[in-house]
Amino acid sequence: MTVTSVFLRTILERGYVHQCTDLAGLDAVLLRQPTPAYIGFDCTAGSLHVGSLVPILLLRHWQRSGHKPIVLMGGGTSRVGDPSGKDEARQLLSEEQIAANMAGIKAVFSRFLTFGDGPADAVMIDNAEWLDSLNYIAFLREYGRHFSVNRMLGFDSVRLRLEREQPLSFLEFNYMVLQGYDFLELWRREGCRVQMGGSDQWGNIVSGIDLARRIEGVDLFGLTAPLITTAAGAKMGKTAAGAVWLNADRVSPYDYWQFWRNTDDADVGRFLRLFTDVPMEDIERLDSLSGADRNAAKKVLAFEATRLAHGDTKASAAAETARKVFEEGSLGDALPAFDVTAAALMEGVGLLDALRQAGLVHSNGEARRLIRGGGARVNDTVVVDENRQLTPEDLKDGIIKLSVGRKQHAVLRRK
RNA sequence: GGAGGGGUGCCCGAGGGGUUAAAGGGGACGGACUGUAAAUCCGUUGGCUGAUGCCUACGUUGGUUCGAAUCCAACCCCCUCCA
Repeated sequence: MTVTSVFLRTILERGYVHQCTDLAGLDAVLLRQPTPAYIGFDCTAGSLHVGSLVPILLLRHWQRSGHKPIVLMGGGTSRVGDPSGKDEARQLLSEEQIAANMAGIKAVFSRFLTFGDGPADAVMIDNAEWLDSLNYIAFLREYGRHFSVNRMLGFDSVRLRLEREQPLSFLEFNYMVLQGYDFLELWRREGCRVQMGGSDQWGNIVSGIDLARRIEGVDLFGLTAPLITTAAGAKMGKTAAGAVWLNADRVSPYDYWQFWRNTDDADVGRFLRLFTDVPMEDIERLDSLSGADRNAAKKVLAFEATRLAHGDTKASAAAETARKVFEEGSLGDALPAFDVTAAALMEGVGLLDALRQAGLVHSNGEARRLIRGGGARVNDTVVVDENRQLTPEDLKDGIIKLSVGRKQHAVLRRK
């Protein structure tokens, strides 16, 4: 079907849409007036990672199309735990933990959205505001009667657990009810008409729409984005080092750039559409490159994606460091670095220790194995001696380059 | 509450007194090949250690034994059926 609104046109052609409850209806609403939409975010971790990027960018497109984004922090629902897409219940989080996580997550959003009081300015709301004070019996009588257990059992989040004979506690079973109530509450408070989310949120979203129709007689809309996997079939955003976080203190802009630079050939076009603002015509051209030329497209992807998360300056620095390291075989400013005193260097610094300090390996054992396997280098020369000591003689312009494999490099500086 | 089954390394999963730091697979990392890609092949995959070795590890806590992931007891958690 054809849509007219800027928002829907954009996200459809960029591949953000998995399902929508009523595309034509939503299109009509968006054409008529600025509209609020919300996406909920768990407070189960202290930051957000690449896996949350699609929802974040959905809100960003929403705002850029002239509508109001609502970031709903799950301060209340995180105390219950969403069973969607999980085989096991999460560990229950303490209140302090949730508060700390929320603070970390908030910081991320300011890079992607503009907050304020205007009609299209983003706002952040915590659902603990209304969930914490709910009265159990009153809530059950007023809202619980509108939820059909028969129906809830059919939703994937519940059904899959049961089919796989995985445990599902009553606590988790309630998650859907609470999220449904959130939507109703946001409609009442903010006039919020739309909830978006990942495809695993479909059941939760529909619950809210049903509830609002029964209680308020209003038509709300739901829209989900596909779960993004890599061409290799893996979930996006996991690397050896762990999740690819969006804040610079957890994953440096350089590493973030590298993450995107190492995208599978088959994913480049799709990721450019989803994770950058590059115009569609340019993406088509970039996506048509084949063979080694595809690297050019990956550099654009890396730069543009890094720019969104960390800004122009950091993205440029990352790109420049990568160029020096990989194309010139030299060094760049954005490489991780650590200092060693001149005195310590005179005595000799064990390579095992140095690799560990540089964060290139986690233990001496790992460093040993690496050296045995021929994967460690000092100043680009493969090291075979596990007990190699670094001395002032290894210095080149006051630094020593340490490498693990082809891609991981760090710099030891004499202080 | 009753009966039965189960909890193993990052994940899945074998093992049922010593030869088990624990088969196999996945993932991850390293090497070769490349384009910082994919596919393929090879290697590695608990910690400390130059090597012998030591320590930690099979839900938890005790026990039996020269010796336990393996046997026993209690406890915790999960699944199935019954009430």
